[in-house]
Amino acid sequence: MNTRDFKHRIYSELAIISKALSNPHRMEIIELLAQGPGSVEHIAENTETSIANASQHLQTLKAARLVKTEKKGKYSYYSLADIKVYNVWNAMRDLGMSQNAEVEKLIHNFRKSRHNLESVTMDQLLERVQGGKALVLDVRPQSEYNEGHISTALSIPHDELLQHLSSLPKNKEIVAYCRGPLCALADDAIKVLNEHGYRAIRLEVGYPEWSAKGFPVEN
Amino acid sequence: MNTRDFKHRIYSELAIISKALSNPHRMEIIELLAQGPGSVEHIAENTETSIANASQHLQTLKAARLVKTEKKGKYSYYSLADIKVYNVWNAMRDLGMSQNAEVEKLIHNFRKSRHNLESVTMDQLLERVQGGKALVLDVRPQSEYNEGHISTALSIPHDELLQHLSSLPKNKEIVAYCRGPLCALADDAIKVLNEHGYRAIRLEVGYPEWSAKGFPVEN
DNA sequence: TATTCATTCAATAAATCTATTGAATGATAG
DNA sequence: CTATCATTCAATAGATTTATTGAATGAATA
Repeated sequence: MNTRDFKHRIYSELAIISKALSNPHRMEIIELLAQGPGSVEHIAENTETSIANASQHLQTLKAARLVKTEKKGKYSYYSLADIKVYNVWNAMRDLGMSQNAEVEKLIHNFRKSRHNLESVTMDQLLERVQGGKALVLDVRPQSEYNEGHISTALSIPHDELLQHLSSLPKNKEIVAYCRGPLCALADDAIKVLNEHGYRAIRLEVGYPEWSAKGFPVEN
Repeated sequence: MNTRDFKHRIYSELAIISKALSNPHRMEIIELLAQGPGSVEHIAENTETSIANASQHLQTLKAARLVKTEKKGKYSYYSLADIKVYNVWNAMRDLGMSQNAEVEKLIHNFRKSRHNLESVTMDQLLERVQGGKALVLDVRPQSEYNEGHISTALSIPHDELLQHLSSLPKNKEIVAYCRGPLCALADDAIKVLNEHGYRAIRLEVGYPEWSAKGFPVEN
């Protein structure tokens, strides 16, 4: 096999990945699944498509190995095949935001509509971390925390927050972060924290951006 | 405008980016342009397509704002619109390699076919950097170096290497790196260095991988 | 001005993608 | 066993994508 054939096959494989993502519904499904697994019905409801159409898109994603499925009883639960899938998604979002002011504005408005506009920038968080002023919470799944996290951050996965609530100090500001600016895990966490009397705010972006900027991380 | 409309527009914008990349030829063009600007003719030759076809694909990429074009005399020179485009490409390659052993093997063979298989892993380089044993060269364009680079690395852009050759020590091992495992800038650099009597080897991956792993970087 | 030549445009057929509809499957509950 | 219900399958029409062909454009050069 010559170089050209090698290349052709590599690029074809990569194009398959991209093609699987090249549809607005499927883009939305990826973001939805990045927040956790879901049934076909759940996905269809949250993306406002028909069940049959959602199923069809999910099968397209599955064929490209971007999502996996597990059957429990009557339900099929879909989830991301790998966090790398979300990394691709996030890189596209990052590109979209930089090349298109419209997208940045849309995301800003989208987050505003979730009533969670307040957030700290990476620079602000770095300052607070170095001054020991803020308690940093990583609310992503444990496995992703183990792959790398912001220095000094504690791992409290989103779905275990209530159990760990009592161990958190009320006199310190808490900054929660997750996978990126559109990821809802941190939004959910600060909502719960604020309802229980903590002072919590989210990092405006997520771990990938922090790491990419060269800010201090731990493994 | 309600939340659903916001979302729909964001995801449509992201799908446009993905769609523009969802073709093997265009994937190859992105990788080619990541090594530097090129005319339509140059791109058509290197991707083994017709001029008209290459032009058509380039216009698709341009419409999605992934590449930009500059006219000089009779020639149109295309280049990546932003390094973030290559970040997306790289994230896809990373995903493709992890989900598909075939792709990893293909890339391994592809690099072998360029006679540049020898390389150091990130862990090996970290050890050498911390021991002060290796001189690290960043051969990407200066602008990308300024965005962030491996700790202790010197910036010697690929096309300025010959001018800076005399300032490099011959008694120290040199490790060159660029944008990723498929990026040819470091391959070219170590070829030149070895031809001039230096001991040079490349990092098997590139800056994005180094940074993502949380290894020491500088800005 | 006329010629050359890199690039783009236009038209087309074959292939692929999408949403919709309604039927089929197959596991659970009664 | 039968009914229910989540999901998948199959068929289809309309839209989009692709490679190819040949013509058009327009800047440089003779």
